[in-house]
Amino acid sequence: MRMPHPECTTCKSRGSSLFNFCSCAETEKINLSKTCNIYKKDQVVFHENVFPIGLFCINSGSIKLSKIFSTGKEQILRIARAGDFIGYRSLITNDPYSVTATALEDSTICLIPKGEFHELMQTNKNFYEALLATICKELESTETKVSEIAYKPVRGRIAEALLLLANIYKKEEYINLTREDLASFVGTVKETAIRVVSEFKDEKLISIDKRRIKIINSKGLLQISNLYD
Amino acid sequence: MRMPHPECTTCKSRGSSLFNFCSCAETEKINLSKTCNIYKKDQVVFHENVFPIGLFCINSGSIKLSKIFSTGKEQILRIARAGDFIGYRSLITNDPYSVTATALEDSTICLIPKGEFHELMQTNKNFYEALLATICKELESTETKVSEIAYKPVRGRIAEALLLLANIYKKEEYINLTREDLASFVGTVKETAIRVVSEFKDEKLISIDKRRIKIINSKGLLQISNLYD
DNA sequence: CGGCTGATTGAGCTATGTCAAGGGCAGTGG
DNA sequence: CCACTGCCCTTGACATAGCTCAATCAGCCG
Repeated sequence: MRMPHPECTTCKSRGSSLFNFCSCAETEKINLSKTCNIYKKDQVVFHENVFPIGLFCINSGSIKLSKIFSTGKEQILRIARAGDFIGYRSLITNDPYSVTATALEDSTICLIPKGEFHELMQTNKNFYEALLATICKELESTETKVSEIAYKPVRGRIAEALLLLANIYKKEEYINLTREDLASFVGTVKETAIRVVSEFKDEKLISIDKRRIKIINSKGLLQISNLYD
Repeated sequence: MRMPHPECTTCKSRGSSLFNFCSCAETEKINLSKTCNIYKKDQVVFHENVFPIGLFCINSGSIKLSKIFSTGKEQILRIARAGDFIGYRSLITNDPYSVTATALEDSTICLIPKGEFHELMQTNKNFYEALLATICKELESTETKVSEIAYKPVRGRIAEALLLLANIYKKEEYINLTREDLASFVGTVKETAIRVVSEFKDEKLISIDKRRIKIINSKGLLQISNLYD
């Protein structure tokens, strides 16, 4: 990929990222040490079981974090967007990645060297604390995901996922995910996801424009999502 | 409950807990500020949506952490035993508990006041780091749980759960969980869990003594568990 | 105009949930 | 020591959500 040149100091995503806790000097230092790449749609950013070399910070685009099974099936655990860090957990524990990160669309991602990240963790208490809080939140949402996959029927899970995705994709107005990815996100198969999405369209809860989904009646979706809580 | 008197300084569980990273002075300080209670089987240690008042440290016994649905169904996320901390996440994020903690058997649990915990986090770097690492591990295992519930059939999930539980219950030699709890742990219902457990018994993978399960052929179970990875 | 990728739809099939009816064992009280 | 009671565990019959497989369609690109 051709090397793009976003600058940390002027990065639009910085305000919503953990780097918001960094001083100007720190930001400048990170800016100098980082490298930056464009990942094309479907390109893998990092693979499960590989050791990390640094911290990925998403400048633009969107990335899915998923576990892939030998059968070819995939479980998407999280979708990360501009301003999000990915791959920091392995950096903290010195373990290989436990998930695979793949670009959902063309994305620009910066790579901050491992050492720089560790130094920041050691020297900037606010950064450290914000990092800890982020992980706690992630853990909570993952725990919620466990119980929902276990007990909510697909219809409820998709309703909820759409609301969550609408929030992630709020700038675009449309949820731009293939039915297959949507299915992997809620733990079902493509065909079932398609059927439920069609139902929602028939029930005027969502509209569809060129495969992309837009929520019309979020209250209705929320109600469906909460049916089994 | 009558007040028991375990001492942090001589606590057998200390070596395997995060307090292992504390100095003698710190341990002594914690010991003085803590209170301690016996929780009877099925007694709730803390409820979802309630704000924490301190850190629970399990001295003996076992505790299930679960989410409970309005339908009465329950998803067990984790089983904690002697030496484990519970409820620290809410303490870090200042949020109410996101899960309910219930004693699986009569258990002794100490409560370290919130302030003491925060002070430790601020002053003891090793403790802080170990805490972060613990959360990261928990997150990873929860993510694994998501994908398994989504794609592994019940048979595989129970095989895996038994191996994991055998490890948790290694001192006792027997896995002492009701079928209902086992079911909630893997995200299924009692009857299905019972049928699978019976199959495993017939296949000589496990033996059963007074409802308690003992693993005979862990390789076989592992194989079943890995069938769909 | 093909050819490709993703969306749809239909027709079974099956794993797993639900409901209902015992069965056994441990603890309790007489 | 025996009967009683209350958990659990177990089993069977049945219902169904959701998976699989297969065929077709629709938009898009070279």
